[in-house]
Amino acid sequence: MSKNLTTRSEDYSKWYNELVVKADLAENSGVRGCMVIKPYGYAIWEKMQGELDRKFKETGHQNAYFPLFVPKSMFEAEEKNAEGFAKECAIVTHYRLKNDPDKPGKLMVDPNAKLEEELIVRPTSEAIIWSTYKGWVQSYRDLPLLINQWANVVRWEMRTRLFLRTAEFLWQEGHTAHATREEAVEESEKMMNVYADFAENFMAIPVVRGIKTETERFAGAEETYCIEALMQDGKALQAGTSHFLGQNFAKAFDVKFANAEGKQEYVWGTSWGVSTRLMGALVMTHSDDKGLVLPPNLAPIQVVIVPIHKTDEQLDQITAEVNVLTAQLQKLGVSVKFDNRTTQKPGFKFAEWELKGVPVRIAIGPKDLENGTFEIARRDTATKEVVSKDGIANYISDLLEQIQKDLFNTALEYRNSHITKVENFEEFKSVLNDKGGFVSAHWDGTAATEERIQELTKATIRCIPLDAVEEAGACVFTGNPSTKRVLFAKAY
RNA sequence: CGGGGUGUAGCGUAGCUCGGUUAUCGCGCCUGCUUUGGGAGCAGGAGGCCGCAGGUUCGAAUCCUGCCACCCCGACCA
Repeated sequence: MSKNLTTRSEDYSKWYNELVVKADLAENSGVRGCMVIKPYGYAIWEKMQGELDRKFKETGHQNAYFPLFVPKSMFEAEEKNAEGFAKECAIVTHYRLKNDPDKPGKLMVDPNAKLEEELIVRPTSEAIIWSTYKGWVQSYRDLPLLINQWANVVRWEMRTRLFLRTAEFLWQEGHTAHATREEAVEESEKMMNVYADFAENFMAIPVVRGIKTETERFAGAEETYCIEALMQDGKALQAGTSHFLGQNFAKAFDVKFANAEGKQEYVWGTSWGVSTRLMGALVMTHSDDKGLVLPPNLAPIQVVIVPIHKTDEQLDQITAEVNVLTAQLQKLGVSVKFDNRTTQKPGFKFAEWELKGVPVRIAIGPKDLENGTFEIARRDTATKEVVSKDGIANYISDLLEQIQKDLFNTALEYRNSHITKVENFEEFKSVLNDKGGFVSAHWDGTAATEERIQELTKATIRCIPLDAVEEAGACVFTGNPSTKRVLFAKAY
């Protein structure tokens, strides 16, 4: 199984294997690149869901659910979108099995149970949602329609990679409809910012906000906003996207409304999503050779307490102390696990919780009982200190906040030191190969140049940063004039 | 879909070229004793249709044929 987890970078694959498998987040089930997310990994996903959902509600969105199957005729209605996904669709053609007359005990597809029209297993839900919206929108009074769906989607990738590109993945997809272009643009920018805020403040993953070039744009969108993160191995990862769809889907599915003047107009749309890929980003941003490192906001267990004892009496005494501390911590909203298993030794437990990335570990043994102290260890810095039990709950609560900030700042420092400005193509190539990370360079704005650079270097334009400075420059490849720098990188 | 590779216990593997007792080793698992402030030690034990289906042979993990699965490289991609 672990063979499935290897990546192109050897060093990286080493810790990725260690981490993901042993950290108990997921395993590849071997079913066409699908993965089983284990309970501990799913608990992290639930934390992410909870925070995102809160943000969506805060910005006026509601959850709904739409069907998994999309009739082919519906799927192909928006041509560009259909074309973009056509090569990676799972298709349902039959609805029944029967006993195979030639192979006893085996089943075969019943040829008599062929569907009149094939069903596409959604790779994304624009089609089925917009066909539904047609019935929901008549008047400007019905707008805006602000809906999110938590769902699974299937994309039949030729090659899969755990968390980053599994055939089936979990995500949320927001689909909104608006009366005006301005409002829809504003919505797509707003959701990109929601994602950026979530990535940075909740997951402690610094991101660059930007827009995609035409080549990288979502099929069927007029503009794709994105957040791009940088992994520890120097490769970029698209962490979330938000699309301004213009009136493309409204026209394809005939979604019109009567405006205040009684005139019929097509609505303006957006869609936006983040997926379990973010868990891959989490692993690749913070983890080290000892395993996962979780930002406190995301950790299902924020504090683990390991008792060290020889006798049952000692354990009883320790448990009494731990119960007091646990109550104090829980009052402060800290999630605590008391690992009082007697089947494992302390050293084993230390290593195991480090692998799982628990931000803070507390140890208490006979020495501490005597001195009225606890030993506190940070996962991120691997530092330990002995702290008096007086006021320790507040100390730990503050420490968790500090760890959250420190993780972000460490990642930010790495990211910032890996955005390199280059002025010519030789420099471009050497930075890309030797140092990695983002390469900030002028580009002449043509798809042809973008493509040629990709052929030569494997690097793509990750985004045109929103905060790009207007400056006159020359394209790093063609020398043609350019007005701003864009970010290139090798990407997952 | 094209090129390359691999399938042996829960995991990682040796054996395969050159067929021959009871299929190797490590981790993990179970039992007992001793241990417990950084992944314990010793002793004993359980666990295998050697990917599947045919074939060659007195005899197949090993040779041949077909199939399947997975991995790596490419194209594709959040």
